[in-house]
Amino acid sequence: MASRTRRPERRQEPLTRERIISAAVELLDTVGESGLTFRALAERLATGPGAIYWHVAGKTELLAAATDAVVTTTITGDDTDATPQEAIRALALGVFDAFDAHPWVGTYLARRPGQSPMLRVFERIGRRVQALRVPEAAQFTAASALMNYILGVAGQNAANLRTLQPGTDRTEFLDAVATAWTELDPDQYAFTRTVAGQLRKHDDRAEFLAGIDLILTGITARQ
Amino acid sequence: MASRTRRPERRQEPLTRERIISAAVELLDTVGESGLTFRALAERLATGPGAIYWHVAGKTELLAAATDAVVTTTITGDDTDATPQEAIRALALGVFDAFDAHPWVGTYLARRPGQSPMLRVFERIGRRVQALRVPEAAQFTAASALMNYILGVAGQNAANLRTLQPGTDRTEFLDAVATAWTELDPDQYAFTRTVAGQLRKHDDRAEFLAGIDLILTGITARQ
DNA sequence: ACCTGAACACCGTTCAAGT
DNA sequence: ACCTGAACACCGTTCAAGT
Repeated sequence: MASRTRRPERRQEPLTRERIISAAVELLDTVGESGLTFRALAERLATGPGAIYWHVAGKTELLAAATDAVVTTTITGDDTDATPQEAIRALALGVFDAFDAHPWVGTYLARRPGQSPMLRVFERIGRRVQALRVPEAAQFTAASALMNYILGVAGQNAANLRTLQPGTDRTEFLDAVATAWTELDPDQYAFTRTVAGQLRKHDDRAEFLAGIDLILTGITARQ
Repeated sequence: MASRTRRPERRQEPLTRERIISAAVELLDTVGESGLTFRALAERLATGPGAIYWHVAGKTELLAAATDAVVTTTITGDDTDATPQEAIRALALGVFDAFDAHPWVGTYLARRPGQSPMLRVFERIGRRVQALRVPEAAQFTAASALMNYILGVAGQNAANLRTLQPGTDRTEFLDAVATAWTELDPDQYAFTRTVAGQLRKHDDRAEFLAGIDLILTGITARQ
């Protein structure tokens, strides 16, 4: 039957900072960065846009909180049995996959340097670098290079994904690019043409890991 | 004396795509990403916002064109006398410094994967990788790792810079962060505390290069 | 203490009208 | 062909007024 009261049904649960942030993450994941507006968020939370401002200072803080929320759930758990190399690879893949699932995270994480989520990643990498018996004077550089690579490249990859149409077939797309590379000017793009074939069986995740391994080799080869 | 005509003085030179783009780059450099609006751009070009749309499809295309313009001027010139390692380092530093001067470039470059500006960087790196006598099957991965590192980490660095207040003293800032690191929980942040001291004499540019060298070592150590 | 929603000062973009 | 600028449909944010 029809509702018994005149007033439209409104929110039952109280509006909390937590609920706002998780709704923001959902909006970012489903409708993207341009879809996260205070009006859309308010509608989803069955309230007015002004109410959100009582719990969150503004859009910048909202995005920072959403980013922290995602990173925090990513960085939990640490396999202490693994070799340092394996542990670093696992951590790197964790970040990579998190950026894959939430392509907006990279953008905003970069705007919070030295903040707690990045610091936790840094600490974890650093411990593994120590376990690799890297001399103390070289530890900072080694850990920095790894973290910068991880955040930077995973962020690049996420940005690439965002530009692709959601429906595009991966293989088809790579084939098209590879073909385009083959048709480049042989003088200007000699190298690119040579490796065009390798692009067809290209795997972003594997390529990402291969880069990690190159840095790890570089770190250990120094000793 | 006063002007002889009634109509206010307007633009003399014709409005061209080129003038629009270079004005956009100027606005981005001086007032930042939020300062680039069609209204501000129109005022600077002494016209109305609608006029810009006759030459440029929209804001997305405008940003892409501005990005390409900056990258194109960065990538010119190539020292053929240098060793492969030196050439790659020089190229990397060129990108790093360009991102430093135009901190917005990284953001938008990442949104144009496989497009001409990035392809030119890739080609240059690839040629040096070949010069390093990397086996053909490993060339794609080596060049990708280097390019991803360069774009990713330089982009991270630029994003970091953007978050800093323009007036902040570099040394003071690093000192403050280092001190904060020293006060972290010893259990949770054992490694970070250990390297806090090294942060004081930290140099982003040098650290960036050190990462390049680690990858280069990794690439050549494989052979 | 917490919420509401109209109102303000902006945006990007369009388009009829001008030259 | 190219430009003008008012108008449209949005934003983030504020704030007087409510409970």
